[in-house]
Amino acid sequence: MKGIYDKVVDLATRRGFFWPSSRDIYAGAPAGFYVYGPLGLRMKEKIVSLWRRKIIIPEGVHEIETPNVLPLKVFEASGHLEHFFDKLVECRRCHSRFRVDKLIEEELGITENLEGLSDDSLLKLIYDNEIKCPKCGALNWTDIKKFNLMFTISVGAETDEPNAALRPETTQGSVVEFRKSFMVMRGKLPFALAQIGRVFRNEISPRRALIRMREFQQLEVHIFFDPEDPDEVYEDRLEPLLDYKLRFLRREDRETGKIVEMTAREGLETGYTINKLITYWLVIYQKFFNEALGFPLERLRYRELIEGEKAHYALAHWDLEIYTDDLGWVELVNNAYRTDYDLSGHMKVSGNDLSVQSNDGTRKVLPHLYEPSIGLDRVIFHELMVAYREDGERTWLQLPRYLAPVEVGVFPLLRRDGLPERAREIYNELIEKGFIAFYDESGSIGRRYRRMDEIGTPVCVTVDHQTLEDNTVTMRDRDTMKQIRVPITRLPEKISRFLNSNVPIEELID
RNA sequence: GCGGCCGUAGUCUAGCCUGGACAGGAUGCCGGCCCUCCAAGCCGGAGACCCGGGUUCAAAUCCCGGCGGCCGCACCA
Repeated sequence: MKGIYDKVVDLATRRGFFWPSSRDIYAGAPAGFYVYGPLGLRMKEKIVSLWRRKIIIPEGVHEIETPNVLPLKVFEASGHLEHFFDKLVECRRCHSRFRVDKLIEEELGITENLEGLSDDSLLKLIYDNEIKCPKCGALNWTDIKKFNLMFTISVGAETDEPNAALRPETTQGSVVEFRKSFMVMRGKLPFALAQIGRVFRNEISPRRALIRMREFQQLEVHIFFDPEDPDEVYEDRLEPLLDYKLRFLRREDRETGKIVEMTAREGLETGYTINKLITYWLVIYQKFFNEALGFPLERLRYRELIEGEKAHYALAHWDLEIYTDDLGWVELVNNAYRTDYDLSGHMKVSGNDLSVQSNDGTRKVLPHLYEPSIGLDRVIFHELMVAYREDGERTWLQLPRYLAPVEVGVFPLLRRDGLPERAREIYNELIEKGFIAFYDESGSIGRRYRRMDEIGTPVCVTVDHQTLEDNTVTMRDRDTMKQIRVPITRLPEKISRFLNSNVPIEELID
């Protein structure tokens, strides 16, 4: 018996949501790169536009777009270079891996900087001091291997040495452009930027379809705020949400896996969620994933990261995770309080002052950064996982109606008696009204319904003989297979109401 | 990147051990027939041995290497 995961991957490939890049033609294409087919791309666009409509615009966030390629200097400042080029050795006996500098520092108790040393001197240090594998006690190390998790490139004709890299996160673009954006938009703190962008990580082992890729897409918001006054603006916005229950896996519940429900108020009062700004964003992201993207609350949690798991820049860090039986808990959103780590790094490396004026004009402020970062591809994959249904008879995707890549199927019941012509007219009308419609007259009517079910099309309109007599058509619901009959003139209005709500189809009857 | 298992049409699979003729089937897909509402039936069609090298008169089959997939470890900034 195959799991849902395999079925979703099959369905996605078969019906054109996504598939691995280049494989059909060039064997041996590297893993971790995916093509979005027409259906997947449309879903992606719908999710992006939902995020814009529900988060970016109402929250007054300024969306910008920065290049994928940035100079290495940027990543020196951000700390990525240091953390991306870890030097590791592996124990030949038990295959455990260790960072060379950590190993030496811990075993010899020295704290001096080992960064300047060559690989040979580091190895010599290990063998001279007979540093054994902390796990199995063997003294049999591999050569030092470098982990280069960024894609570095050489920009310009005369350069051989890498001088730039594909960005591993969109954040640095926003940080580097923060001050400029703040100025041109006549900003006040807190000041929020957003980016939709592709990012690149040379993962050691890309796996699980869209879950771990080497090129993927992030939807990030970067909120720069005055650490001495983070709450002013958020006081009012948070007020009506204070009783909203956030779901946390706290660090102390890690062992038991117990999820604690904590109202926004409790989070604030106990200091767990730090300040109003962060609390507010935790609330609206949980709400967005639950209410807009349609993930059930019981499948969602904020997992508090502990030391060692947290990114090098983060003071506090929660992953918004989703649960499926096949994949367990998977991170969808990385919510990090990065303090002024990034801005001060860029100040140091570039020598430029990146601080701005406080709102009352009395202080210079180096803002802190809070960043919720959505892994878009994982969201799409989980929409499919959570929506997948089968009952032995039928396979269908119970997607939120407004996220379905095809919104309405239009069919003639039979391919004669003028039914196809009438159906095409209706199809054209719906297209003109802005619906994503799909016309199909091949095979039997049942087969066409099933095909639409399989890609999650919420409603199908069928033209039959009665249509020719009284200008009514049937509307058929994907989830219940129930049908109602409506006048063609009312069709756009009915479909629109159906797509943008959860009402049962029967309620559309006048 | 390490270890284990694995790689035949979109998907599932027969053949591989024991080398031999156009690689067989199911489903899906495309065209047609039939058809008054949920993958019916009939006719026709396109579609595959992961890649490279080796052994051999002959390789889907045996050997080596690479790539990819799953699981575990590590990694996930």
